[in-house]
Amino acid sequence: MNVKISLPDGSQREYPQGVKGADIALSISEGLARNALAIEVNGEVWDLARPITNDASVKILTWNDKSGKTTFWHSSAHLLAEALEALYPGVKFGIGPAIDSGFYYDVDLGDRTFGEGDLVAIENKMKELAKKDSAYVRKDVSKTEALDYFNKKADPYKIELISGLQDGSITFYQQGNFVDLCKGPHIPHTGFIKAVKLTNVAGAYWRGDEKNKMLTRIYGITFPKQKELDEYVHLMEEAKKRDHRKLGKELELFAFSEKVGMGLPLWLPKGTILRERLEQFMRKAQVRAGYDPVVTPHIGGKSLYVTSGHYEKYGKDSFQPIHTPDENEEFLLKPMNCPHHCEIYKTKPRSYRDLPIRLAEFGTVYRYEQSGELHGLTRVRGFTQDDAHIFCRPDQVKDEFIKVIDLVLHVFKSLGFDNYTAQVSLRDPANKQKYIGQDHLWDKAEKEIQEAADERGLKTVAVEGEAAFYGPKLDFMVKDALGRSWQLGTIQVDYNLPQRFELEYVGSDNQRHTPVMIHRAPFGSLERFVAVLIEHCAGNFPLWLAPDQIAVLPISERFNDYAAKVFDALKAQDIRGLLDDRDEKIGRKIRDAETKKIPFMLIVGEREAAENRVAVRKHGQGDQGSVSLDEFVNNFKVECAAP
RNA sequence: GCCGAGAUAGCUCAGCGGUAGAGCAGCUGAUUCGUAAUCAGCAGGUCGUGGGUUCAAAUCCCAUUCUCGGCUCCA
Repeated sequence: MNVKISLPDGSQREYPQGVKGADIALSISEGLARNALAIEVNGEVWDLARPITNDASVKILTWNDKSGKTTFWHSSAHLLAEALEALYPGVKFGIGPAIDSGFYYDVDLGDRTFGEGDLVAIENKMKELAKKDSAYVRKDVSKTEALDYFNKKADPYKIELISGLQDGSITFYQQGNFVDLCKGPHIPHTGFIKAVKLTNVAGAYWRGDEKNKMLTRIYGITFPKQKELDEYVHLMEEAKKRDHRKLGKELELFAFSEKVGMGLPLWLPKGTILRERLEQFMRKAQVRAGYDPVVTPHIGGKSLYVTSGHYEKYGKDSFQPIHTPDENEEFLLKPMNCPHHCEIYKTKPRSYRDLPIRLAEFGTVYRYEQSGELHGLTRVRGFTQDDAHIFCRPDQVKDEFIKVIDLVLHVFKSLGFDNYTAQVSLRDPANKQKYIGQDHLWDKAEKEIQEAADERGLKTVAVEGEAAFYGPKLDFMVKDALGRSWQLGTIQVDYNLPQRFELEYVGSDNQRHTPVMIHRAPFGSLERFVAVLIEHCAGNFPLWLAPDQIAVLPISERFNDYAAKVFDALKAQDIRGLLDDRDEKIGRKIRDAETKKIPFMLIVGEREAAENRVAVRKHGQGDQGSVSLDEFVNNFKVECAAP
């Protein structure tokens, strides 16, 4: 009996029934067989040693395939576990999956404590074990057998995992002396793993539940070649140089102070310029899009948030109420702007003809984030949203939503963010009590969001359980320098708060109706946006945003007068920058300006002073030759136009 | 909030039981210079904070604050 095997190039070959992936790879080429890690059989990844009994279309997976890497790293997690068991007999194992880059294993070390210093010893053990070329052997086991094995090892985590599995679908994998519960697949043997780096140790709750015990999570990454590990390490070092916390300090954009409080950023003068440019950019875009700017206070009466539901949901985990000499009075630092905007809506009766009403505010809000969550500017306790609330009729929701998508995309495009994910954040259907409002309105809102995104041709991923408590969202996610994903822009459809605040408008039928609210923030928060922007451009901001756009560098003190004249002329044209009239050599001044990532350096000496010219040097690009001062200003203005 | 690591001059870091160190930045002076660091001198820290052990603590122990890596959370 033969089986028909289709290959990715469309060709078909016949092999004896029970043929293994390894055989197929070898029949194609020796090189492929040498690099083969696994095989995709009808879309499912299998071990190369697993017999294929039916016709199938297959693809041999190597390191160059994403699922090849995943398999490689999953097998590496087993190797890590083998090393841990060898070094620390009696450790208990949780789970050990592959992740985007690398893998981890959650382990219970019992009474042992364990720091990053211990990692080198484990790495070495892994390398030693890898050299044994131990095959990863798959074995079907019954549930009883499986439970029996881990009962003997007294591993409560594996026992818990097995208990949730169905008899008949349980497999073990063994390499060397280490046996693990695992559905596979794996690479053929440990010898493929040539380079190992354990990157960090962290605590992680068993099964991600903070009520459970915290296990020790060991993160690592492995490669088939040492060179690839070296490249990876180099890449990580480069990424660290882009970290907005590092650049924020170096470029004097923002700072934190223990006395002010954790998570409460201080914007330094240069950071403030950056931030105000962004605000101005957004204000302009919003005026064009029909928004009305409003301003509301930083605090609001407690009842405002009782009405909105925020108090019930977040009250005890928030900054606590502010009290006044009047004992019955309580104010909250505003964690959201929407309730204030609802009150603005209510200042007068609204007609269906007035809608949509779009109220926009750069509103600073305060949220008591858990201390361990704070992270540079991306996660803070006080931040400014480029917030707006659109109050509209039900028939206007989709149109308005699409307009907001366009605005968000305009922002991203203007700043060169092309690597974002659009995420439709839905309710967790298993946990509906976490949300307010009626089912049918949620369903409607979720449908409208998806339709609007589809209509704009946006590729989206839907994620359950990520909605706000009052409504579903469309979130725009962007990764930071170190690969961590952050939410920037967000658009939310909300049928609930208008009801709670008893908002209404008079329809064409002369009846009272409840409007729909769209919450939206294209930047999300200025703080987080600036953080991601810093990392995105590695501190080399576009000219229109750069805190210092030019540095005027006299060759020597003899030309300080001319340099000052040039500098004043530029300032008169609203060009930002500095005059470096220190008693330093020009090489030094250039170096310092380059380090500060100032886009243009204007070098002036005898030649320039004589002819009213400037020698232009561009950051990172070197000498651009000399032009007249007027010409420079004209060119600059063109290049510096804000989008 | 939880697990682990850390905090030394403005910045980056060395020192890890025996009277606080370097480079850069800063200040002063010399130099007046043509595209990524001119030279010399000076000054600068109750070693995060509070307790403890010790003849002696930056160094060891405890607590606390903040930072970092994750986990949980994220209106």
